[in-house]
Amino acid sequence: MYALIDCNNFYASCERVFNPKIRTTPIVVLSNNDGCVISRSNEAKKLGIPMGAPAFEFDAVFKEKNIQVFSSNYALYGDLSNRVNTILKKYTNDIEFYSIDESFLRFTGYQQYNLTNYCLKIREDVLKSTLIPTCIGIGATKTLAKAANRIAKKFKQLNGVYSIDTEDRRIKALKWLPIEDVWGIGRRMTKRLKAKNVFKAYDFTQLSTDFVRKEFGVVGVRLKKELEGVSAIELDEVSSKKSIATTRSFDTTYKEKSYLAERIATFAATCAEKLRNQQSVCNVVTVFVYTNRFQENQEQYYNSINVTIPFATNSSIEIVKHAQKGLQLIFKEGFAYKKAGVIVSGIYPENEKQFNLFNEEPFKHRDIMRVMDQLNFKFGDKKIKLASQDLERTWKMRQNLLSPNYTTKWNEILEVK
DNA sequence: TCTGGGGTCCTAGGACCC
DNA sequence: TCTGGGGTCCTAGGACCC
Repeated sequence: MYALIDCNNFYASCERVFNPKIRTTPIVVLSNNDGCVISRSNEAKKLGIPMGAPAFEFDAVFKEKNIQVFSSNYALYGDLSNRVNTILKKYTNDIEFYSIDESFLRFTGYQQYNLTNYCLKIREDVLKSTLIPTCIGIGATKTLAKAANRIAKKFKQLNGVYSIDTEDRRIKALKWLPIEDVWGIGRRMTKRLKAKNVFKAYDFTQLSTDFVRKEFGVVGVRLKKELEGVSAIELDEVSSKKSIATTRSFDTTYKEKSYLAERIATFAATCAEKLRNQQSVCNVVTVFVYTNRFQENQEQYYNSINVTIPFATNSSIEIVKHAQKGLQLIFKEGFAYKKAGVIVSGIYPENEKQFNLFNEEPFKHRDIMRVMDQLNFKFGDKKIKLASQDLERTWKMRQNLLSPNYTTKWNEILEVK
């Protein structure tokens, strides 16, 4: 059996952990740049704040309804996520950390356990230890565990845990679950399915496999199997990423190449740092630039480019250099740029690094990168940068409503007190 | 004025091989 | 006039997820 544990309104719940005053009041958390609503407490949901709402359109509502607003604080959320995961590891070794607020657990050889009770215990442990509320769904496949999780979230009397552990419950759940809420069915497929009178998950399982294969490919067939209780999506316990991105919208638009060059350098350096963090190297750097897509009356430009590095590396110096080369090739004068980013791919474990026959020194920058990382760890954010990065400039993001880093900068908090 | 960021997997078609 | 058949690998773009 699989279980999916999902933290309720995760970012909003994190804000509440160290701030008792807002535990029962409506709150929302905004995306980077204080752009959109990305997490809402139940109270805020009830007041009609939609997911993804542009913050500036809802300013008046926030004020009128006394909704407290927070900038996103990923240092805090990441740390609390780790704490939750540490607790989960006590209960099974087979875990997939699926996202910052969700994990799949696999229970193999737990036949003698009552899994519902076991998961109630997990839930209570997480709540007591971290103050983060969760819901847990249990089923024979990951997709059924997802469906069970929805049921656990929806019906209060279940105490946050529901198990689809009989055929009756499976049928009942699928007849209840709207097709658009099935894990793996997005907007596009929903539209096509509704046109074929498929409205519930159950209806989907009644389609013939041949038809599903023809219409929705192997993805559809896999989904059908999963809903029928036959596992087709494995637990993915690998934690190493296959691509790493650092991308940002700017506070305003910029026309100068020099500004973009500095941003790209900084994004690339951050990607390199993330690579070193997971002991990986890469050999492809993708760079992209965007104008403001919401300014429909202005001429738009988007371009991206893949730059192949002739060897695998995680050196900030190399990755920045190649990212800059990419920018030179796609930058066009005369546009007002609003967003840019760097993505690294072609990722391999550092210790399986493929040497290049003609590259002079494969570990050229290893020592200096180690020293940089150590200094930045010791003295805090980005004390040591490359010269292509502006020392004065940080992310230059609107973040007006940021909470303190309660768990990672607690010494600062004590000083403030 | 203001509207996020970071991922995975699949597929079709091109380029190449014998 | 007519010019095969069977593969693999890579990539861009789409669809989906949180």
